[in-house]
Amino acid sequence: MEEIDRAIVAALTADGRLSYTDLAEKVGLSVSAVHQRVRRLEQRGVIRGYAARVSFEAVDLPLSAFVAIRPFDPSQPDDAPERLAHLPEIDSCYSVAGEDFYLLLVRVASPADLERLLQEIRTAANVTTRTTVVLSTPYENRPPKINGELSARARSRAAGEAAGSTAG
Amino acid sequence: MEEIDRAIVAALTADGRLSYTDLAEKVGLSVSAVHQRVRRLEQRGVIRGYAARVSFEAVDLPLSAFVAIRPFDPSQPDDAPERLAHLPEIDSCYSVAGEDFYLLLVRVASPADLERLLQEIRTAANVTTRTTVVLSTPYENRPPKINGELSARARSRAAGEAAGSTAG
DNA sequence: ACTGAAACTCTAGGAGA
DNA sequence: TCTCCTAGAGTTTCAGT
Repeated sequence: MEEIDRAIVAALTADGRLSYTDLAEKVGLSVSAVHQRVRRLEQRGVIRGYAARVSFEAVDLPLSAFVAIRPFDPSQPDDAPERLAHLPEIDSCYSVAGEDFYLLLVRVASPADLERLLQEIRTAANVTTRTTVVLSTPYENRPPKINGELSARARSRAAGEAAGSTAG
Repeated sequence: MEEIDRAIVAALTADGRLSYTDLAEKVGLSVSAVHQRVRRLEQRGVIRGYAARVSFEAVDLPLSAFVAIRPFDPSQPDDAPERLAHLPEIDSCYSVAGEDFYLLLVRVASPADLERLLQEIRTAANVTTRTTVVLSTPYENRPPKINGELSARARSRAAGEAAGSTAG
């Protein structure tokens, strides 16, 4: 992936609804060429999708928290992410190094809902929880700075993340 | 905000590039009506923008980490978020309850870059850091479940988050 | 606040270099 | 892989209810 693809991805992370026309102007190519490149970036899994960013306050989920989890019994098979995937309050699930096994980011409407959620998490995944409440969010999900020649290493990683049947 | 607006927001968090035509079909209104509602949701700050989701591996930022920070001198004015905002490696900044002051989510290309970033964070904000490396990400930034009557409380919260001059 | 219609812009894909 | 081109879809606005 070179300069123009990076510019396209950068522009789309900042504004996911940019038209191909605007994008083409930005990167100095024809509309069709940009369109083709975006399709390939999507197919290769570099672009994984598009989403509206919402105010969690506005959709009545004003309480966020980080929930670190650890199995009750560390010898049991560890499938917490799958066991928890059905809970829509869980925004993100990270497998982490350190004392905890996973770190979850959750969004709820109230402390009472957080309490209920924690109980569900503990029983569904057979884990203990340690919760850190978010008081405010100065910024979140900022667009990444996209730079650096994209190595063959990074390209194969990208391909690996996409469907296995994409042409090089 | 009532049912139709919630359906619109839910649809757009799942697919930020949905056309007004598709959206209209989904919620059972005319294209114009949906268009109008989306504009109002954007103006009120319920929808804060749109973004492409990228594979961080593919854009050569394969290493994510959580960095908990705490001031060296807790009596100093606490303006860490502003002091750190210029660092593009910082994806998100959360003010948290508990022993730490802030929790940062960062994305870098390599352990060496993480080391450099931590030094920058420490000197820029005069803080100590405690870092938890992310080993893998089973899921991230899932669309929230949007439900519940949106109360007057939630509406004023949404308005407060948007520009102050929006009509009710 | 929604519908319907008209003018315009964008998208999507084929042909050719 | 790019540019040019064209048909069809989608967007945007306005008048009307």
